[in-house]
Order: sequence, then C-alpha cells, then structure tokens
Amino acid sequence: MMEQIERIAQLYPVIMRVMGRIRSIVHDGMDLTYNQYKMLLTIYDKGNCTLNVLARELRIAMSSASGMVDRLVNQGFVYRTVDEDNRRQVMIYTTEKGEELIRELRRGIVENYRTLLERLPPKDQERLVAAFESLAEILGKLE
Amino acid sequence: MMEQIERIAQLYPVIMRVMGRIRSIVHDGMDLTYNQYKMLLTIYDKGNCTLNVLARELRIAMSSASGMVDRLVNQGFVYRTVDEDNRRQVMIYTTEKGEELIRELRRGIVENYRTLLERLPPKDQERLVAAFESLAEILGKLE
DNA sequence: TCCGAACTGTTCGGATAACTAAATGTTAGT
DNA sequence: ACTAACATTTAGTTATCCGAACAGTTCGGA
Repeated sequence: MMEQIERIAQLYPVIMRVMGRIRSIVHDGMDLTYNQYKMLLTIYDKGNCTLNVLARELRIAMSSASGMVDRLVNQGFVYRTVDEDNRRQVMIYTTEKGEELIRELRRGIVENYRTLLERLPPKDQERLVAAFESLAEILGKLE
Repeated sequence: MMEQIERIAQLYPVIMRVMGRIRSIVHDGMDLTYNQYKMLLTIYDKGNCTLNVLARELRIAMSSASGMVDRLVNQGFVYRTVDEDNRRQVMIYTTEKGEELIRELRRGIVENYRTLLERLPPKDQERLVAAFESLAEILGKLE
C-alpha cells in the first residue's frame, strides 16, 4: 500500500500535464480563462445557481464571484435573473451560447483523450478507463 | 473504443477536482501561485534552464517569463547566473530553499493521494496505480 | 579586424483577470 | 423598526500577459 502511494507520488506531474492539455484547449480556441471555464461549468452542472452558492463552491469571496459573473455575462455565456421567491437572490443560468461552448470544449477534450488513448495498448486502455471511473466514484462520495 | 472515450470524456471534471486539490495544497500553505509553482517545478526538473527554454516550455513570451523569474528570485526559490560559455544566456537554478519547498509540496501531495487511495477497494487501488503509470509512460513519449 | 545580423535577455508601457475589504442598497423575517 | 442575508460597487493590490524598444553577446563574412 505504502509502496503504491510512493509510486503514485511520482506521477503527479502527469496529472499536471493532462490538465495542461485541457487548459490549452480552453485557452487557445476560446476567449475563456481557466477560472471562467470552471465557473461556467459549475453553473452548468448545478442547473441554476445563486451567487452565494457559486462563491462557496469556488472558494472565493462573493465580490470576486460577482465580477467573474460579469465577465461571463458580457461574453454572453450566462445571464442573471432575480429570484422572485426571494428577491435578495440572483439566479444565474447558462445561455444557449454558453451551453454550446461547453459542448464544443467537451468535444475538444474527447478528441484529446482519443489521441491519448490511441497510443495505449488495449489492455492499458481498459485499465485507464476503469481507474478513472473508480476515481470518479470516490471523489463523487467526498463532500 | 469510442465508447470508452465517451465514458472518459464524462470524467474530466474529476481530473479538475484532483487538480483542484493539488492547487489548494500549493496555494493554501505557501505563497506560491500555481503558475509560479509550475515554473519552479520546470526549473527543478530540467536541472538548469535558460530563459528561452523556460519560455518555450511554458508557452509564454520571454518578457513574461523574465517577470515570473523575478518573482521567484525575490522569494528566494531560484537564482540566475550568466552562462560563461555563452554570455548572452542566463542560467536559472533552484536554490536549496526552492528544493525544500518542492519536497514539502510533494509530501503534501503524497498525503493527499494517500487519503484518496485509502477510500478505494484494493483492486481499484491497483488499477489506479497501473493506469497512472501507463499514462505517465505515454505522456513521456509524447514530444 | 571590423561590421552587421542574429540571438538572448531585460525593461517599459499598457492591458486584463482575480482577489479582498469595506461601504451601500435591497429584501426578508421577526 | 431591527437584524440578517444577499448582492453589488468601489478602491486598491497583485499576478500575468504581450509587444516594442533597448543592450549586450556571438558569429560569420568582407
């Protein structure tokens, strides 16, 4: 067990590089910073979102979140509406344009994974997918 | 195969969260931004580094790299020396303090993986480690 | 030997993103 | 009316980025 951890510990640069790939997909094609992408994705995943929730989720101050939402609104990827049930709250939603962007990025990411996977022998491909799914499962349980 | 890719494509948020963990380790404890960390690690991995190489590696303009190196120098994590073989070049090295920081962060990351791994059944642990190593292998071959 | 071109790095001016704290406004609940 | 909750705005900081101008170094050729 401990030996496995040590082996994995050597590999965190790998994650960084995988991440770097995604980052560059986001950055090169589109006019999105990585943080904006994360925020857009969070709004999309939650379906709807108050600013408060968003700030907590991304671990930033509400005023920071407000500014970031501004930028996304200016680019036409999300919009705000006042929640009529509680008019202190502002609900944030992705626009059609925002969702199209997400789909476009997702396609880019799929393509990226594909070129990666193609270089693996079939056995490793299976291991990789299985492992990712395990990881997804645990992380899903956390918090 | 294509179906595997689709499955994996669903999982990129997972990678983002793994990355978020590393990011917060870097950011919470230390006074390093993530970009500074990446640069420090690059310098460390290469052993020595000209600014030119660094800029290409990180895909930023040389003037940007120069400024970032300044910040790392000010914090005492790296230092510059003029290369006596080619005095146009500046070689950049990690200081002892910089290497200690890297070790410290690595320990944090190992600890992080440990808590993650502990939640996996043994079979998944093995798959995860094996898959990561496969991934490391391919990425090593790329470029 | 000297000149000019290419290379390497720094500095400067200007831009944006991201972040915070503090003040402000608005709404809700008591 | 008072208080708490929620969001925005303002003012100020820092990191990051780029292009252009500048300065020194190297190298090849006249």
